[in-house]
Amino acid sequence: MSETESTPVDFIRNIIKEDLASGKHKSVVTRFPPEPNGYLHIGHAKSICLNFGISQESQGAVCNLRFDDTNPEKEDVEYIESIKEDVQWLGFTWNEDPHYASDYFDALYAYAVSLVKMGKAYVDSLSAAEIREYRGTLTEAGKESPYRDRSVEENLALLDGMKRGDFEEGSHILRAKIDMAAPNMNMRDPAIYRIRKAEHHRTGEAWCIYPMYDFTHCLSDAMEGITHSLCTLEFADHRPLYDWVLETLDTPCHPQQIEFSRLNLSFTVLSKRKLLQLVTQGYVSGWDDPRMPTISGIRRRGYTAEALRHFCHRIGVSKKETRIDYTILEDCVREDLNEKAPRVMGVLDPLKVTVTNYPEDLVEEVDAMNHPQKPEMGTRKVPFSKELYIEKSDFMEAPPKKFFRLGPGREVRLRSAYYITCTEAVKNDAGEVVELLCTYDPESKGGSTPDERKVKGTIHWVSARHAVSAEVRIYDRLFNAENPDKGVDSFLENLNPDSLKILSDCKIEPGVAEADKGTIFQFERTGYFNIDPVESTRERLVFNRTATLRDAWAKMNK
RNA sequence: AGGGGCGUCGUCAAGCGGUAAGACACUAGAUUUUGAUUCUAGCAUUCGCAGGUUCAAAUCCUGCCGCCCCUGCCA
Repeated sequence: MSETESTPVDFIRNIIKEDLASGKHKSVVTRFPPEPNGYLHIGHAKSICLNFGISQESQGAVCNLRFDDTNPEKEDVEYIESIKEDVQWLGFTWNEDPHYASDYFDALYAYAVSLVKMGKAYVDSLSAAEIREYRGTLTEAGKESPYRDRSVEENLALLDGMKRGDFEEGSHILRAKIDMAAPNMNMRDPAIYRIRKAEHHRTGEAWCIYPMYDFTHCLSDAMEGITHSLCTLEFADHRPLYDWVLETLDTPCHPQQIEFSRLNLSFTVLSKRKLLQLVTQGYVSGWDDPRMPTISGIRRRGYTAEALRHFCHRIGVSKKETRIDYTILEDCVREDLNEKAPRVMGVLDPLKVTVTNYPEDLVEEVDAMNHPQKPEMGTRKVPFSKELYIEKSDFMEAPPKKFFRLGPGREVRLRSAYYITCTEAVKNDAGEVVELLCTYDPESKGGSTPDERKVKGTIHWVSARHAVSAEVRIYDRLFNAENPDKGVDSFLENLNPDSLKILSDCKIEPGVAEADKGTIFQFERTGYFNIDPVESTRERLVFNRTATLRDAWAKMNK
C-alpha cells in the first residue's frame, strides 16, 4: 500500500483504537473548533486532517465543525465564511450544520448558575489589576479575594445583575472557586464569565456577559457528545480545569482531552496575530496572498487539497516540538502536480532567436505531448515560425564544459520541434546579447534525426508571433530565517524583501489563453504555474509560480 | 522541591523487553526529446547523558542534562 493511501498511525489514533476495542466508546465523535477571528492556516490544516481524518476511519464516526465564538470583540462573519470554505476545499464534510459556542449561551449560563448554587463559583468585584496581583506568581501561591465568601444568594443576585447589564465592564466577574494556592495557575479561581457590552455577530445584543474559553469549551464538547477533544500542547495545563468543570457539573458525558504539538514550518510564521499583522500593515496583499501560509493563500498559489492532505499525513502527529522543513511541503505539491499538470512551454525571460534558414512566412504546427508519461492526456499543436523566443539563461557565450544548452556553434533540440545551431550572437552597444541567429536542420522535425545523432540539450521555446504575453509572479519564502521569531525583536525584521518578483512580459504558448482561472500547468523545465484565480483576466494573463521543478543544474552551480 | 510537556539520522517519524520501519533532504549511478519524472544503491552498531535490572533495554528503574509552555476579565 502506498504512503498516500495508508491510514495514518499516531498516539492519538492508538488511544482511539483502544477505546473502541475496550468498548469505552461505540463510535467516535471529534470536533474542529476554530475561533472565527482570522483565516485558517496550514497549522489548522493539520488539525482539520487529524479531526476529520479520524472521523473517516471508523464505523459511525463523525466530526463537528464548531465555531468557538465567545469573544465578540475579535470575531467576524467574514472569518466564519472563509473557514467553512477552507474546510470544504480541503475535502472534508462536517457532521450536521456547523455548531456555534454561541448556540449554547443559554445552557452555559444555566451551568454557571448551578455552579454558584453549589458554592463552586462566586462573583468577584476586584479590578483586573487586583485580580492579577492576588493571583500570585509561578512560585508563590495566590491569595483569596475578599469577595470569595459571598453568599450564594448574593452571588446569584450579582450574576443576574451582570447578565441584565446593571454593571460596567470590569466591575464584576464570575470566578470558579477552586484553589488560590494551586501550583497550576489555571486552577487559581479562573474567570468564567466577564462583562462585555459588545454586539455579538450572531446573538446581537442579547448578551452583555460572555463565557470564557475554559468554561465554554469543555461544556460544549460534553453537550455535543464529543468523545475525544483534540487540542494543541499549550492547553495541557488547562486539562485539570477542563476535567474539574465536567466533574463538578452534571453533564451528558466527559470527553477526553488529548494534546498534540502544533505545526511549525520553516521560513514562515503560523500565528493568527502575526498573519493579521502582515495583512493589516500591508506586507502582503491580503489573507490570500500566495506567499501566505494560510489555506486560502496556499490555494491561490496553486497548491491542491490533495497535496496539503498528503503533507499532513507525512508530518504525522506527536507531542514533540517540531519545525517542519518546507521542502516536505514542496515535495508534496510536486508529487501531485507532476501527475496532474499538463505540460506547456513558457519563456520567462525571453531572448529572441531568428532561424535564418527557415522560410519567411512559413508557420508549422508541431505536435507536443501534454504529459510525457501519460499519452492518454493527449497532444496539442504548437506553432513554429522563423522568429522564436527562448530563455535567456539557455544561452551562454562562453559555456563551461557541463553546460548542455546553447552557445556559439552549439546545437540543441527545441522541444518537440527542430534542432538548431547557433551561428551568431547579436549584441547591442552595451555588449549584451540581444538576439541569436541560428540555423535549423529540416531533417530533425519532431526532435530526432535519421542519423540519430545525439544532442545533449533540449530547451523550451515559443513562436514570437504567436506567443501570448503574461505577467508571471515569482514567489520566494516570505522570511529569510528558518525561525523568523528567533533572535529578533520583531519577526518583521526577517521579512524577505525579495519574496515577490514580478516578470511582466513573459511569453507563453498561445493555448494557455483559453484556460480557466486557477488552471495549473507545468511550464516545462521551469516549474508549476497557475492562472491567478483572483487577478488574471483574458486581456492580462497573470500566472503564479506554485513551485519550481527540481533543478540539478542549479544545484551543481551552487 | 512551582506546575505541565518533550528529548530516536540534517528535518519529521514508527517502535512500547528480543536485537533501529518509512518520508523529506543528501550522495553516487542508470534511463530520459523537461539537467523534470522514473529507477537502483548508499545514508543512526545506535535511540539526550550516566548508572542499574535482565540471557536480552530505544523500550523497565534511578539520577542528571537540555528544550518548550503556564502569572489575559484571549482562544
